[in-house]
Amino acid sequence: MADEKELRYDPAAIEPKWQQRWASDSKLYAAEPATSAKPKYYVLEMLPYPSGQLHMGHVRNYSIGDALARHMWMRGHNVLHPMGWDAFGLPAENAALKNNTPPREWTLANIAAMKRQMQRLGLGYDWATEVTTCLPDYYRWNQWFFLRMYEKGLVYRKKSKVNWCPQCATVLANEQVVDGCCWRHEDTIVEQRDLEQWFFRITAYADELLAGLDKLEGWPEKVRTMQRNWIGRSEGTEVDFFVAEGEGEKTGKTRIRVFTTRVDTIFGATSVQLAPQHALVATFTATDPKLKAQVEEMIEQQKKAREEGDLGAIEKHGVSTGRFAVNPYNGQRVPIWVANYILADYGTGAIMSVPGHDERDFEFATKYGLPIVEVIRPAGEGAAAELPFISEDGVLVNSGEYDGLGCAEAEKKLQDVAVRGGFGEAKVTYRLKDWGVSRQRYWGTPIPMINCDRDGLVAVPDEQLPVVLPPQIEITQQGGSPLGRVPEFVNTTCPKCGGPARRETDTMDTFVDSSWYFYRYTDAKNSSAPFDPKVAKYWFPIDQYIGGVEHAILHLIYSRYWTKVMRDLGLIVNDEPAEQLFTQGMVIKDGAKMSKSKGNVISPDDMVARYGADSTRMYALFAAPPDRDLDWQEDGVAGVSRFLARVWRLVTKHAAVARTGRGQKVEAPSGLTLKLLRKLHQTIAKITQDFEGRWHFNTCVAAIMELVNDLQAADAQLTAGEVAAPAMSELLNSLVLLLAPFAPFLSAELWEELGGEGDVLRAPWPASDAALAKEDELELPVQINGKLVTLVRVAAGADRKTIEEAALGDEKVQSRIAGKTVEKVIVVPGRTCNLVVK
RNA sequence: GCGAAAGUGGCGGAAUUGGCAGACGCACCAGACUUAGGAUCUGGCGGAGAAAUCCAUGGGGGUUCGAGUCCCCCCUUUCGCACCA
Repeated sequence: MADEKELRYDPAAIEPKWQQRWASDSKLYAAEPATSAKPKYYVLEMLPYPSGQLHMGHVRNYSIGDALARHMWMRGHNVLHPMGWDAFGLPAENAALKNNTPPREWTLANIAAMKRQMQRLGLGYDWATEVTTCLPDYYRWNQWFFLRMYEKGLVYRKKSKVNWCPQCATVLANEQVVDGCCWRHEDTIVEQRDLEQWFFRITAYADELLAGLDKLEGWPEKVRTMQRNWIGRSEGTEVDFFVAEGEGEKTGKTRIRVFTTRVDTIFGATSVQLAPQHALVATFTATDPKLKAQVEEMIEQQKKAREEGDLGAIEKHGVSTGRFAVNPYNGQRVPIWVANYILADYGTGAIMSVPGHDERDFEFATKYGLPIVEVIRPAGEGAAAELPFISEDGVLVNSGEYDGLGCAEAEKKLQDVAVRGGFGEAKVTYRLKDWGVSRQRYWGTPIPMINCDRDGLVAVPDEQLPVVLPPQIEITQQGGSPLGRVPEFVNTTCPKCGGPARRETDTMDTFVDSSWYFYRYTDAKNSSAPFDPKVAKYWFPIDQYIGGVEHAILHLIYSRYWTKVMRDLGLIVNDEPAEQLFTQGMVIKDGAKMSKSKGNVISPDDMVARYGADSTRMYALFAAPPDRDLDWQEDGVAGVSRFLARVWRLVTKHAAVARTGRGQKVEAPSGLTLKLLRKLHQTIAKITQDFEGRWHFNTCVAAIMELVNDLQAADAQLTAGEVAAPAMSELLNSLVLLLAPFAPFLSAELWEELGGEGDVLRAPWPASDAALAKEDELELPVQINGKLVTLVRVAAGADRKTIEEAALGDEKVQSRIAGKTVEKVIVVPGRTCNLVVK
């Protein structure tokens, strides 16, 4: 029998064989029903866009998730490990333009190709729960959610300034604009356009999204910080200044509402600053051509700076309007300016300028010679601080009746006065804006709304869902929604009056699709609801979500929002989608991100063809800790491949002996047997512990290599039969089990070779025997004045006295301390012994 | 500018709590073997030195019997935020 076998590790023979077996076994990777008695474990990797080709980033992401899933299966959990396709989006339309292939066919062909790649990699997904977002059985539920949110007032339509990417020929959400450019086209400046758009009211959940971050302890702090910044909550006060119409008039008809977080400094306001786009500026410029020209130039410069991409570096610049505003607290007249550093779309687009206590205002006032007034002093000292003095821990001065109050107290009082006087209120502002979801594209979920001349906007009734995308349509990139040019789609009848009406022709942002796909996995075939709440309750929250950090804001904030909306719709009971989030590092090549233009792309297919899937996957885990960037080095893959070949030779060579010892207890091991079993149990303990949270899979692989090195070093003795069959069985079987999460094909092959029953995935994860793992003798370092001198052998549990005696008795130590005084001996049992010598 | 993470051999990286710096792998060097293979096996591999030893974890201080690890200052890289009032 052995003679007939290839004498070489040959992944090209082993891997396709197991791939076929796994493909024909629908139960192997399938989740059990929610009635399962096993503890549940939901491990999820972010679903890919079906570009047609897996890249190394995918391979890394899925290798991490698959290792975890396999480990949890072996630990006896009911594991849900699904996969799907984020299948709507612009590339399908671009491909259609280029090759004249319909987006649907192009997408489905890509999915088939990538699914083959995943199966070739041996990724253990439950394909029965596969989700493809571009198919009507999925996107109808996007429409269904849209309607439920519309009913709850969480969806609205509004004409507003929106981000427009000329390359995509569509609107983008704020989250999709990075440094003023499109997230897909990094060199394309996003334009502002006035358009009627649909919005999701994500701001309604701003506070909850923010508060929830504190509880997400299983998420990286980095992601939580990014989301906090994005939500950008700040508490403050809105106050009306009055535009002066005569001397000292406090009752002007026109008000300028400003937002400030420091109303306690309002007696130090020496000007009011308006954004150039502020509505009032237009009324001022209407009668002042010179001012009009100045403001227009300012806007022009802003636009230019934006195009050059250095908006932050632009110098502060302003023009006086010649008008005055009146401080409602003290009647003081202050000049009204227009300034380029005031943001039109934050707060009220107008501020009070307090140069004494704000860095930016100070810079501006210094440049234009505006007065700088001190109104806050450091608490307790009584001495004036150097201006600008930025602190909320101070006392008011030069603030009339409020002098002497602390900042916090003053803020409250001043707010009360504003409310009672009818010129202001406490206000919380956010940087987070509502989520603009309309896209002027074809390949997305049609928005289920109808426009009727008589009834206005009418929702598509549930029983008419899904509103299906017309299959064949001419794709162009010129203005307007492609669906608008398909009369049989557009023209419909009003559900209310039955008269002629027109469908909404925009489609939804694809981030809608990915906001809830992981719920669909739990009940992917449901045709009467997005999913069964009972089943979702069993599986949620996701135990471990794994993906790239690039979605820290986009996908991960939308998903959290959607979860809260679904909870309030009564579909789920969890507040957050995922308990644990892991963001893996990027795969790079020669220090740079892989990209076609740099020509440094490594194809997973090439790696699999040359070294096999096991080697490719294991290298992805071995080359760096999963959270760090990984520089792909092909020589390293070859190294892992050589290691797996060693494992293959070792196990096949001794398999016959191991089979005869299967299931027999190892009695009182000693000598080599004890040494090897000890190493084995240390390795089991290390890897088991890492799976419980540390996730240093690179060192897990290294630990298995060490174990194999030890076994191989003993090969001659093993061949001579020095280790009895029961111990050989334990050693080799455990080795294969430890390897199973990382190299599934080889493990399956060797498990069978060793006579294991069923699939290795159903075998229990080995337990570490702590007593066996413990060393009985240690080599302790002996230091003199902190420098290593020698090592002494002592029993594992040796006490301080024994260690001290052993150290002092050592020859090398003796010669070093001869003629000197040992002043102190520090013994850390099990660690070290340090002699302080003078 | 603000915030976070990181900086260890020729390279990727180890070193859970302060206790033998460089595990494991790559590359390289020497040797063995051979059905010459993308082999395999053995040994070596931070620097200086013949050696004993000494010097080494971005740089400089400090705490400690003892620091890659803790504290302070500085430098570099990456990421995030960047007029958010």
